[in-house]
Amino acid sequence: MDCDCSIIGSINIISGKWKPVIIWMLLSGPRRFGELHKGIQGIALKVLSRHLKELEADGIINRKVYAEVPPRVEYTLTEKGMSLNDVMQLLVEWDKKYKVTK
Amino acid sequence: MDCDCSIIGSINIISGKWKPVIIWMLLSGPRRFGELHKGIQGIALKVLSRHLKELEADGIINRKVYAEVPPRVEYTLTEKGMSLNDVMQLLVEWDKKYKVTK
DNA sequence: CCGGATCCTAGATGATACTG
DNA sequence: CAGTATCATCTAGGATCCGG
Repeated sequence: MDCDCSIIGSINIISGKWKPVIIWMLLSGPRRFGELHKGIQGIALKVLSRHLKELEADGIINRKVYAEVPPRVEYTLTEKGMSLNDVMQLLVEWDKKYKVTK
Repeated sequence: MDCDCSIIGSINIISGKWKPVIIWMLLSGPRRFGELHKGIQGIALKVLSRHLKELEADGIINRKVYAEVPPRVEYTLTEKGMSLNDVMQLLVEWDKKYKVTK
C-alpha cells in the first residue's frame, strides 16, 4: 500500500481498548496513576500500565515521577498528545450525530 | 463511564487492522470484493470478509449483489460512512505532521 | 468470483498476589 | 502509591479447504 499507511499509523496509536479513554482523561489535565485506574472503570492494572508505556513511547504522554513518600507519578499530554484533541472532538461529534454509542 | 463511552463507540468502528484501509479505499468509489482483496496487500480473505460484514452491520457500507455470472458484489459507503471522510483526513494530516508512519 | 466453515496462533485483556 | 509478576482467558487475525 501507499496512501493507506498514513492512516494505519495514526490509528494504531489510539487503537487499544482504553487508549482513547486515557487520552480523553488527560485532555482535561494531569492525572496520577491511581486516578486513571479509578476513573477508567474495569481496566486491569496491567493493561493500564502497558498502555501508558506505549503512549509514552509514541510520544503522546509524559511521565513525571516525584521522589516523595508516598510515591507519586503524574501523567500529562505532550504537545503531540494535545493535538489529538481535534481528532477526539471530531469522533465524539460523529458519534453523537450517528448515535453509535447506545 | 459516561463521557468516554462516546469515544469508544466511534473508535471501535474504525478499529481493526484493516478497517481504516477499507474505508479509505471506498472513499474514492465503489469497489468489488476482489478489488479490495487485491488492493489491500496481505489481508486474509476471511478477515476482509468479516470486516466487511462488521462495517455493514455498523451501517458504514452497503453491499450490493448483482445476479450475474460470474457473480459480482460491490461495496459502497453509506452516508454515515462518507461522513468519516473528515475523520480520516484529520488522521492523515495528524500523521503527516508528526511523522507517525515511517 | 464471492465468500462461508474450520482450525490454529499470537497478542491483547483480565484477575490476583506480591514488591519498592 | 505505583506498579511488576504470574496465570487464565478471550479475540483478532491468518491459512486452507469447500460450496453457491
